[in-house]
Amino acid sequence: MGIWEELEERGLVNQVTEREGLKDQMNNGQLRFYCGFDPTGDSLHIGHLLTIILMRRMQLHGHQPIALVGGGTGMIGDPSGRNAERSLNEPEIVEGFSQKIRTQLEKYLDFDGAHGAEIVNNHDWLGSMTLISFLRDFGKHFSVNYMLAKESVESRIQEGISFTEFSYQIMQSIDFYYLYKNHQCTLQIGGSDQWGNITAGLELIRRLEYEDEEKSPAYGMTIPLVTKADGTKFGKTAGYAIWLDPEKTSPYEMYQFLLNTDDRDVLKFIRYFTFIDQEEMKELEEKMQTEPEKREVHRRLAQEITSFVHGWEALNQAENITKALFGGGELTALTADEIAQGFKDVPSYTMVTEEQNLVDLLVQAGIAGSKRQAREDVQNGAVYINGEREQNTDKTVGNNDLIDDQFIIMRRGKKKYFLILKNNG
RNA sequence: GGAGGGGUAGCGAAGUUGGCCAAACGCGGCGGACUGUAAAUCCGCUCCUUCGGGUUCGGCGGUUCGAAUCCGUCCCCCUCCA
Repeated sequence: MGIWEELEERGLVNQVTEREGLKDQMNNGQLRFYCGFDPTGDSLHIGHLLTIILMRRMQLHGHQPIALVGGGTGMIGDPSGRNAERSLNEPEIVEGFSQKIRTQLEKYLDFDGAHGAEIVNNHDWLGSMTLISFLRDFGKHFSVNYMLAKESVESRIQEGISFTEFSYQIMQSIDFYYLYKNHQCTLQIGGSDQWGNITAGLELIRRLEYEDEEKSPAYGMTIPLVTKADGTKFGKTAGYAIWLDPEKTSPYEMYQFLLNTDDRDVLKFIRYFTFIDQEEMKELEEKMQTEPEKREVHRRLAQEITSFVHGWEALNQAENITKALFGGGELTALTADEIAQGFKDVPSYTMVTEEQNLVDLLVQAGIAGSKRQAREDVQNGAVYINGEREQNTDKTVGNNDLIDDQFIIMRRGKKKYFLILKNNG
C-alpha cells in the first residue's frame, strides 16, 4: 500500500489538485513539500499537530518536508477562517513567536538523512521585498476579481477587511513560488482553511513558470478540519487550548484531554494522529466494540500523541499521575515533579497554624462554602485527605498528614483537588 | 401625568382570609451510589450557626403575643391610557 492509499484510508485527504498526478508523485516520487505555520502565538497547539504528523508520515515514506515559519506573513495576518480583522503584533513579538515556533517544529521533524527536513522563515524573502517589486513582480498576476472570490475574503466583505489582510493571499503565494523555484518544492499542504491560499500559490507558479513545459507541476492538498461528534471545537477543554508547549499545557493535561475523547470520535482521531498500522487498527476497532469500558483505544491515542509531543519520560509521568488520581494508585507514591504537574492548576492554600480542625480548614481554604456545607461534605464522604476518605468532622489536620513534610492533597468530590501547604510561620 | 399588575433563596415560580414558612415545586449547583475519569439513572444536600439558635421573602418604619402575608412610605420593573 502506498502512502497515498494510507492517507486516504486515514481520512486525511480533504481537497487536492490534480489527484492522479499527486497520487503518482506521492507513491512513486520523492516530493519536497511544505506547510506553513504563522507565529500568531508563543506556541503551536494540538490543532497544528495534524499537519505536523502528516509531515512526519510523509517523511517516513521518503518525502522531504519543509516547515515554514511565517515570520513575514505573521506580520500581516491571514484572514482565512476568521470573521474579524486581526490586530497586528509588534515586530519584536512576531520575531519572538517565530523563534518559539521554530524551536517546537525542530522537535517534531527529523533533520537527518537524505530527506531530512528543512525549516525556513518567510521573513527571509518577504521582509526585504520592496513595494515596487511586490506590485510589479507579483501583484500583476493577481486579478482583484480572483482575490475577492476567495472564501476568506468573500466572507469578510460585509464585515470589512483591510487591504493588509486582503493582500495576505499574495504573500503566501509568493512563499510557495519561492520554495518551488529555490527549494524544488512542489507540494503545499495545510488545513482546510488554507485551500484558497494554496490554490492562489499554484496559480502564481503556473503563471510564472508553466510556460516552460519542462518544469514539474506543483500540487496542493488540504487535510480535513478535525470535527467532534458533539459539535464543539476540537482542541479545547473548558475553553482552554491544548498547547504543545509543556509549560502551557502539561503532558498530563494533554494525556487527560486525549483520554477523555468522546467514544464516537476516538477511532477517527487515532487514525488521524497516530502511526498505528492497519492491522493493529483493526484490533483496536474490535476492542472498541467488544470491551469499550476498557478504553483501550483512548489510552492508545493518549499514549501515542503524548509521547510524540513530549517524549516517553513525560508520558510515563502522565500515566503515573493518572494512576494515582483515578486508578486507585497511591498519591503518596508520586514524585515532587509529578505532583507539580498533576496539580498545576489546583488551588492551594497555606495553613495558618500547625494544626487545624478539618471543617475549619475546608472553609478557610475555600474548599467548602460554609461550615455547614463543609460538615455535610465530610459526612457524605466527599472529602479525602491524601486519597483517604475522611468522614470525621472532628478530625484535626496537622503536620503528621503532610506528604514529604510539605503539603496535603485534599479532594472534594470525584475530582476536585486542592493543595494544602504547610504552615511555615 | 392617569389606571392596573408585580418585586420571594443562583434562576423560574408557589405562598398574600397573619402563626403549621427557613419558605412548596421545577431548573441549575454540589455531593453520594452505579460506571469506563462516559452517558443515562437513582439517592441526598442546596441562608448562616458555637446546633441553643441567628438573620431572611425590594428598602425603611408601623400594627400585633406573632407578618413573606396587614398598614404607611420610599425605590425599582411590567402592562394599558395620556
